[in-house]
Amino acid sequence: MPELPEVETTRRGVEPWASGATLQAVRVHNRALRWPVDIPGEIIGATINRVLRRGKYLLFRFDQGTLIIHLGMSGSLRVLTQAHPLLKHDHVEFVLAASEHSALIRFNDPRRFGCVLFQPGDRPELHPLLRHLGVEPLSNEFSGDLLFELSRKRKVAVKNFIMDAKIVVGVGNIYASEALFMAGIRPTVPAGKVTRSAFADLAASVRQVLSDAVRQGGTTLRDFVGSDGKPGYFKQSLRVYGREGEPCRVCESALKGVIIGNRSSVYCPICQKRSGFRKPVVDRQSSA
DNA sequence: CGTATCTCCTGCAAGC
DNA sequence: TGCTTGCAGGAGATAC
Repeated sequence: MPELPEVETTRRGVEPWASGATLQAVRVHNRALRWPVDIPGEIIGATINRVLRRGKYLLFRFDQGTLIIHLGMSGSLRVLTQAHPLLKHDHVEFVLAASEHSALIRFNDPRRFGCVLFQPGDRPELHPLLRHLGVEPLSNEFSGDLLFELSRKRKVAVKNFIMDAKIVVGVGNIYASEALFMAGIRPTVPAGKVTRSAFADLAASVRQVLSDAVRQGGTTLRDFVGSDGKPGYFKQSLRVYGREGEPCRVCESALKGVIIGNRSSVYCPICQKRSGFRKPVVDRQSSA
């Protein structure tokens, strides 16, 4: 499930091939993604200046505008340098040409929750999908204090709160569950009840779990592959996600499953009791 | 504005 | 074996 680490892994894989290359051609095999694929003719033959990421969105910058790609929950971009049969859910192909190397980028998305859209001009952040996004969790703007200020009087569960892209981007079910475990916070606690010090630990845990996952190429549960077609290796590091009923890796009690905001969640009933001051479960200095 | 619920889609696993 | 059912989930849409 592409969350920030998987999207960043994809960006890093694609960027060396795409940056500075010209977009020779685009082949759309299925326009019916979450929204109809929108690729204007004006970028055919144009140069890709950079490949950036904003939250879970990949941004291909051209002089003419920005191609905005979201991987949904089952999407992937693969870089191919030699002939390879078209797979069932390969919906869009980007033919790239550069002086040193040429490549084909294929967008595959079985569940078709992803999108390929275009924002003209040089302000991609003004696109309706991007303009209300919150801070980047790996930036300096992200902090426990920010979470604390934005959450006062909020009744939503703290887990939903940190998965809200208007607050902070890139944190989905997997990493929200993991970060809450590391910080020792009960995911069901109303966000407005979480103390400043607990949020400080949560922000640090979010940062830690995301950067660890990026380092390991993301988490592959079923669908996700990096641009080289290889899975990510963070699954083996998961402490709670997908481990309902299994023993907690810290205290060995059975992990508990609960539905929060229509999403399955797993937490340790012993280690995660906290909304206020208490020692975090995982020492972030020595984890990783 | 905040909150909860519904929705899109396909593949896989579980149950019968 | 082969069916049906339920679940996975990012995030916009919708209702209140």
